[in-house]
Amino acid sequence: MRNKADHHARHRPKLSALADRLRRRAKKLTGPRQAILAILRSQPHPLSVREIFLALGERVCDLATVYRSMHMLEKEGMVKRFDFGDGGARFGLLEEGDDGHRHHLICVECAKVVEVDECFPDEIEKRIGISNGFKKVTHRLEFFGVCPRCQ
Amino acid sequence: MRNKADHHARHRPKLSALADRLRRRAKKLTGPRQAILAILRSQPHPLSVREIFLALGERVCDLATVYRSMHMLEKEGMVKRFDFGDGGARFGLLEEGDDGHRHHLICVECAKVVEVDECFPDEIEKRIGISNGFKKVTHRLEFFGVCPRCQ
DNA sequence: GTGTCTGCAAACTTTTTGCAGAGCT
DNA sequence: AGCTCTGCAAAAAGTTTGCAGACAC
Repeated sequence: MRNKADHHARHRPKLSALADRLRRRAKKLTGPRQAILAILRSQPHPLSVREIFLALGERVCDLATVYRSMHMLEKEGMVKRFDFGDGGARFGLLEEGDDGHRHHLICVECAKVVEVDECFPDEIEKRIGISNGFKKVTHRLEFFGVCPRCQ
Repeated sequence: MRNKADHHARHRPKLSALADRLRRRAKKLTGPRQAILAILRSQPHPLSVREIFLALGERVCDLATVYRSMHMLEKEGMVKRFDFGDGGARFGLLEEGDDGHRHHLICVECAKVVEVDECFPDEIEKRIGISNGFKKVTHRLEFFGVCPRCQ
């Protein structure tokens, strides 16, 4: 079972472990996919498709391939999609068994991202669902502010 | 000062009051703007630009005019922009003095929207800001689930 | 009359898709 | 070999912008 300590202890999966996960899913371990995983692994916070594509360098793969890879990785539960409110998805690596539920504090000036451990209280969420008759309720929560450097 | 009772008591501003607000801001009260305000007023939850445009009917104005109007109204503090995570902004009318900070419970099947009164605890938000050195911290919070009809 | 608004058309951004050929196992 | 992946190019969806004419005040 995951708990708060787990959450704190989250660390980068090894590339070889990521490769294994792909192979287990009967997915091919191609150059672009390795490169994308390596880039995601090198960053502590979610990256936009553009950031990933630029980090890949000129001739690693097509932008469409990045999009297709992110879809595949998302479906396989290896990355989680985030929405920071600029119109553009971000993706962060997930460890095995991690549902990726977490939140961020984002600088409105420079887009610097800090991971936040706090979460919306579970009992209140439950109550909101029940009192409106909704099932399977989750939430998306992101914080915005001005980071130290931009003040 | 706004409090929770205020929040509950929120009601639709009159069209004439909205017109006054525009005039006070030295904005012109044009046909498209009146029509857009009337549509926003008729709906209890935020509308997408597409919804507004369709509700306007065929020849009221151009789609570009809707976008420009929403920008203007947002800048003037008359509407608030929401992001429900489908790639498309939503806009809801604001009463005078309302900062528009509120949250929604959205059906992932049919996009039905319910307004939610609960908010993320202020002290925790403050703490998150302080411990990361961020200033002017706010948050965006939306709930997602399956509504009664879609279950 | 004058400065603001609007329609139209074009451009831009992010993302998706069809197809033929290349690559992984 | 066989099925998956990829590049390329085109398209879709949401949004923005330049420009000339229309309109509110």
